[in-house]
Amino acid sequence: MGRQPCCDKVGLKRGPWTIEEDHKLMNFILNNGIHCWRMVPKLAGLLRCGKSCRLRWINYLRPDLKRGGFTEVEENQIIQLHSRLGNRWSKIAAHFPGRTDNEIKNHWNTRIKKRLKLLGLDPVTHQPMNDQHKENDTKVVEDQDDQQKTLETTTSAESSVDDHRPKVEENSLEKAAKPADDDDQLRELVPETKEERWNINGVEQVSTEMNYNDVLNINYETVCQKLDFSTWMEQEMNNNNNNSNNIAYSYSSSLSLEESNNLSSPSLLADTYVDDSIFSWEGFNYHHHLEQDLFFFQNTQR
DNA sequence: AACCGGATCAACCGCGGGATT
DNA sequence: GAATCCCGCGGTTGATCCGGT
Repeated sequence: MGRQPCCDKVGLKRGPWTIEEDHKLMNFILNNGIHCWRMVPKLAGLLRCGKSCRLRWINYLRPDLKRGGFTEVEENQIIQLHSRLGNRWSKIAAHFPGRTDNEIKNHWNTRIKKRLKLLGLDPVTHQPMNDQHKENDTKVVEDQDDQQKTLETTTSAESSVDDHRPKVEENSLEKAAKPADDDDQLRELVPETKEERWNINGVEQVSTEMNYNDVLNINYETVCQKLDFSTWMEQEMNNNNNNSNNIAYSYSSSLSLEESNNLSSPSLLADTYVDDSIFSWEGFNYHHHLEQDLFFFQNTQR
């Protein structure tokens, strides 16, 4: 009964990924797609568990990842979504193409939480804290950092103590504790408008909702800016006995041999890569060798 | 220069839910 | 229906970075 046993973890590598491992995983996924994470490490020749590979791909190697810090608009949007969804990071991340749940979660815990506290807002309920509760809630959050416990503290205090805190609307607490069940419900809450306005602590907040194409266009710019082809090519030339033709061909099987022979200099190659006809998000294809090389380069830049 | 503490973030862990046998 | 697996999620950890002393 049941299925085949899961992979045992004996002899599997852990810890930070090497560039070689990244390249192996990326090459495998871009060429074969993902059918079963459990099989990926075996087929890709990696001494990792499938879970680790999945995480690495989703949080780091995925080609459509948006790099860089969060903008204020994004932060405000995260706050807004968190007030409605709670700590459902994957649901929140779904509204930010190119951002991962891990990234958003980290950003929330390290920055936004503090920002809200500075504004006198409870990061859990998103409601203003008076002095007494600011002290209590902060202590609970700092000591336990546990949303459920904080919620219990807050609600029990509310029922047992006649505090001076502004009365919290039943719905908002309920929303924090029991977020919307699915995206459909959320869509009802978040209008499909380009610009959205809401209110935090009496201050109007404005968020501009980007569509997926906008994000891809930004990614295009970012990738172009990040890719320092000349530097990379110089390094590669040193590593490969100064044979640029071989490099151009080996790292871009999507270019014909004739094309790569015409790329006489690193800068010319860079220009050719960035040219719309070759490097375009519109034509992005997981099985396209050029992109897999580009994104490998991109990630090795960090 | 060395040390320290806080901030950041990649990676891991454990769990729950749905799928599979 | 039970047992087991796989995947995805959220919480947590630990390595690294960085600024202050």
